[in-house]
Amino acid sequence: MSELRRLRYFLAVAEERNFTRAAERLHIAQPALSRQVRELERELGVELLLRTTHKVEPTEAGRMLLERGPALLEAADSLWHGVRAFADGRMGSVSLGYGMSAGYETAPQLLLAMGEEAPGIEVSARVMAFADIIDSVAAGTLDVGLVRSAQPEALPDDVELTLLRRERQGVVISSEHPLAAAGADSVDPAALDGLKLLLHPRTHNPGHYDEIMEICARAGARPEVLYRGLDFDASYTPVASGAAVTMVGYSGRIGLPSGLLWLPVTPAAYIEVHLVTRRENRSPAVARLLRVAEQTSRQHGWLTGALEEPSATGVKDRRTLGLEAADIGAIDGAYEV
Amino acid sequence: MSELRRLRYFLAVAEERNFTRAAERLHIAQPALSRQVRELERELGVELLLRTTHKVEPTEAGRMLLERGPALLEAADSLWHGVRAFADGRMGSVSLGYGMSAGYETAPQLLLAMGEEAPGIEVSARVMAFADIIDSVAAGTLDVGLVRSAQPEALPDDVELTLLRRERQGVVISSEHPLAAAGADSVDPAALDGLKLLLHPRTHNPGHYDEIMEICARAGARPEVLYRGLDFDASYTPVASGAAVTMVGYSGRIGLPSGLLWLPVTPAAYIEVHLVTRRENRSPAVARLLRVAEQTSRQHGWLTGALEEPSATGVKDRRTLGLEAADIGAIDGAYEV
DNA sequence: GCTCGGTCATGCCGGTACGGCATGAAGGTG
DNA sequence: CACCTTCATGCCGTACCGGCATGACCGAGC
Repeated sequence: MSELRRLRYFLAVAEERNFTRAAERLHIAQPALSRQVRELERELGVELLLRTTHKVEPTEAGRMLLERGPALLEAADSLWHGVRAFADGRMGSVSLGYGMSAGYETAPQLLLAMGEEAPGIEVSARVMAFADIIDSVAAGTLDVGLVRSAQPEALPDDVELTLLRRERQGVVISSEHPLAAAGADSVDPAALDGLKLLLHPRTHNPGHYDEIMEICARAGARPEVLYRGLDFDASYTPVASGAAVTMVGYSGRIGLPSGLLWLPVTPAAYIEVHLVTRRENRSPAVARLLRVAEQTSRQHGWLTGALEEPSATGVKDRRTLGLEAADIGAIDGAYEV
Repeated sequence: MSELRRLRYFLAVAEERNFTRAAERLHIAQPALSRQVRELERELGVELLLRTTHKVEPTEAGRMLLERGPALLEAADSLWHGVRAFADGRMGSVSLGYGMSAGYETAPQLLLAMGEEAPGIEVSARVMAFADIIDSVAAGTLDVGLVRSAQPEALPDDVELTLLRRERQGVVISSEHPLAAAGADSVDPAALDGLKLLLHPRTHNPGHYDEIMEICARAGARPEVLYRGLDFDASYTPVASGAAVTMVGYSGRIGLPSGLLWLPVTPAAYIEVHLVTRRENRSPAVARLLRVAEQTSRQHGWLTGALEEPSATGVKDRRTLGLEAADIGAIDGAYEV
């Protein structure tokens, strides 16, 4: 079985019923075309065209080729375009692992954006522990990770960080808690001194643990650390009872059990959220996801942090949040769910 | 869009997951294969294979190509084979024109054989007048003609004759006719002297007319010629009434109206039946039909004429004939329908 | 009837692509 | 650490392909 070029040549001649015009259409000289068609006939062992000096018409075999040939060329074209779709990241699949902390806003927003911008890419997302994310990305079994407080110096050489979001931190407290009294719309970390602070064990994500503690230390506060499991809702029980407080990023205000408030810490403190990828795994689909993530970050102002400041008026605005970007952009201050 | 060779190469590597083995399978050297696959990737702009020195595995784009590629190759193969089928005459179409005289046995037998031997060839057969057959073949609007008593010297240069059958002539008479009396199993043409002989007008097929008259003349008979139309059955009326006799070939015994007999003339006289083709129109399908015709002729002894002699025993065997070759082969002598 | 224009085929030449051989680089194995 | 396996690269000869010039053929028009 031969190649497709000669089939294309033959089809041009058979359609035009004229070698000279077909040659022009193909942008080659007529003699070359003449020989290629002749060569095709030789290798097939069939006469495809009956030529006189003034007429060209296909034989029966030629008519069959003329009928079925275009479909073959289209099939080839379609295959080629399909493959190219992978090349430029229109198609593909990416696995994404993220911590619970990103599960309420950052990851969903990213997935929504991928659905809009790159519907051909299948993103299989799942919640994973911080250490698992890093290890899986390093091992190549996970394409992209989404983590907070990643410490570049603590990572394998071949994984790469892309800053996605700088997220203002806040405390989560019961609305009955003294810190929430008098309609306060922020909390000074100094006020956490001596309070019970609910955190994941340091081993889970040492960098994050240290950053939280540093925020307190900067204000001179030494909270008593209480360890929580990886189960978000159940872990809030001590907070809901007023026995403890916890500290999460701005996006953590979403999905809080009712009766809990998120109040930003003042002076403002930020935690960074990164995408983690492996340097070698620069598949088009992964690259596409990084581009979409960058765009999403810009659209939502995730790096400026402007939207996370208390409003200039200082009005206390308590309401329930959906995930709509417009809502989120308009909100600041304290939130009750 | 590129050619198929590289796709085949890629598929071999992707299936073997090993360049060296794939190269062996393709009967080329490994470096050549390595470069071709790389070239394919370059022209598609996609990485198709992830290579390490000890492992080769397809990327996502590669997997797509691996899934859909074989179907494309098969489609190409199928197309190629289809075209080849025309080349060797397994496929095609042939138009066949024949005179009424061939319509009872010769043409049907040939069509049956074509159905058996070359089922892929569509034979569009129709009854035509002698002159039309010759003209159409010469003009190229008819592929093959089937005629009796063709005179080579009266034909255009570019038409060709192939002898298909030598057919013993006989007279058709009413079973009440004096010539059929006393259980005669043949007729001496001399006995036709003075009788009314039903023939097509000489202009219809001059050669045939002359041959029939020559048979009579050789025996010293000068029958009175009565002209018949081209409609077979209606033309037999004068014969059925006993007013006239006619002369047809051995195969003409089939399909006689009841009450009519076919008796061979003695001494035996033969008319030749030819296939008519145009020299230029040597399409594989036509060639195939000629081969099948030659084989059919041999199987039925159409050229030896042995089966058309009265049997050695001289037994008069009157019966109705079907078209089964076995029956026909076993029959001789006189026939009544 | 002859020339003329159009069309396809052939001869020749140059460039490119392809395949083979030799060799290098990388990574797993004993 | 040496060795083997495997893929990549360099170099070279050949074959294919396309371009140009030209020839052969045929129909049209004068």
